[in-house]
Amino acid sequence: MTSTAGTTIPLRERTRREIKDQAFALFMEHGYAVTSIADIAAAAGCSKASVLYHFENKAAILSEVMEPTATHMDALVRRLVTFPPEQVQERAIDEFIEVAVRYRGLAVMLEGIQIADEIPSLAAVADSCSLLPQLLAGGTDADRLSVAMFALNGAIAECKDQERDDDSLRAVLQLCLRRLLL
Amino acid sequence: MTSTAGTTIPLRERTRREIKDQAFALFMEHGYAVTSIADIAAAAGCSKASVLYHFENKAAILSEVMEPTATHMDALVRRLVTFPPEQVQERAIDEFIEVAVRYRGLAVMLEGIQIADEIPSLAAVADSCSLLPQLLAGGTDADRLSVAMFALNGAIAECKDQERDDDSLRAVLQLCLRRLLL
DNA sequence: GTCTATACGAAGATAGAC
DNA sequence: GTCTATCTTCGTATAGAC
Repeated sequence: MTSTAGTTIPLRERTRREIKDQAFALFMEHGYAVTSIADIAAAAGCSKASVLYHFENKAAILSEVMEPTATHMDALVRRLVTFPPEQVQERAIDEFIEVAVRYRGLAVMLEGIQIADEIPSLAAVADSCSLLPQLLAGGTDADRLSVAMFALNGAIAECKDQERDDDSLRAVLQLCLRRLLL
Repeated sequence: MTSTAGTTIPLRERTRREIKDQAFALFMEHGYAVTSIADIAAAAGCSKASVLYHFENKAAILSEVMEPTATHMDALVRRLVTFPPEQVQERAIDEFIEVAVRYRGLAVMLEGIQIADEIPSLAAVADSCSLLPQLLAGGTDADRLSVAMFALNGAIAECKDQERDDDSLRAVLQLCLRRLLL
């Protein structure tokens, strides 16, 4: 509610926050590409113009919505590369699965967009994610890398299945990734 | 060239054929969803109106372009279900890989579209393809089915990689599918 | 059959009133 | 800050001249 006294912070940014939250929900459910600014405005209960008053453009909404998950994914990759080589693969698999389950919505959210082209501010995250196959591969030869790519793509596709619950998703990923990679 | 005598067949349908061929090439390279009628017209050297004179709409082009591959895929599935249960899985893997390699372009061609919704004429093919996971699974329990879905999705993602040549694609698919499913 | 011109709608984004 | 109205671009599709 509108605070009756004290600091002037709370009231102002309410619609901005609402826009961001609704955009996040829509992106997660249907994907960024197919969600229009009109959709976001309707969900947030305001006009398109309002949305674009608070955010420079549609990509800016995605950038902001992605920020926490982006830094988390980035941190994961940075941490993994510090492990001794013989531990990297096992840890990469386990930690990747946790991140994948936690941010499973990103799979549908980001489908059909070229991050590097369309959302320049997320290029750095895309970069660190591109290290994942190497970390999962457990070796540098082309075959292991190919299998790792296959595993990664299979996992991402699995995350798009919105029927499956978290535990069940985790179980399949554990089973398939270990069978493929170890 | 314009035949100087005899039957009147050859000349007439030339542009129609050109439109179909160019559409096919563009769909395979960039995908149906992102290819516009204007793109097709430019590639075929005619106007948008000409394209829509020969084809009722964009979806009709896809239907026609897909027809041979669709019937082939359909035949594959129908054939597989006639095998004795203990042979189905092995044969399904091998034959699926051949079809996947041959029609690998379809993976990028069809990405981002809901066949059932957008191209009703292809619903039947989508149906028979939906039997593939069961055939690949080698069993009816939920776990095997999940792994088969994972394998299928990994394979489709692999087909989208346009760098890889056919033999290399076949090799990865053999390796990964067997490791996952057998 | 093929073209130019145009209608129509969706989407991102801007202008200006309040 | 929020709105309505408008612009622009792009895509599908149609109308009508040739």
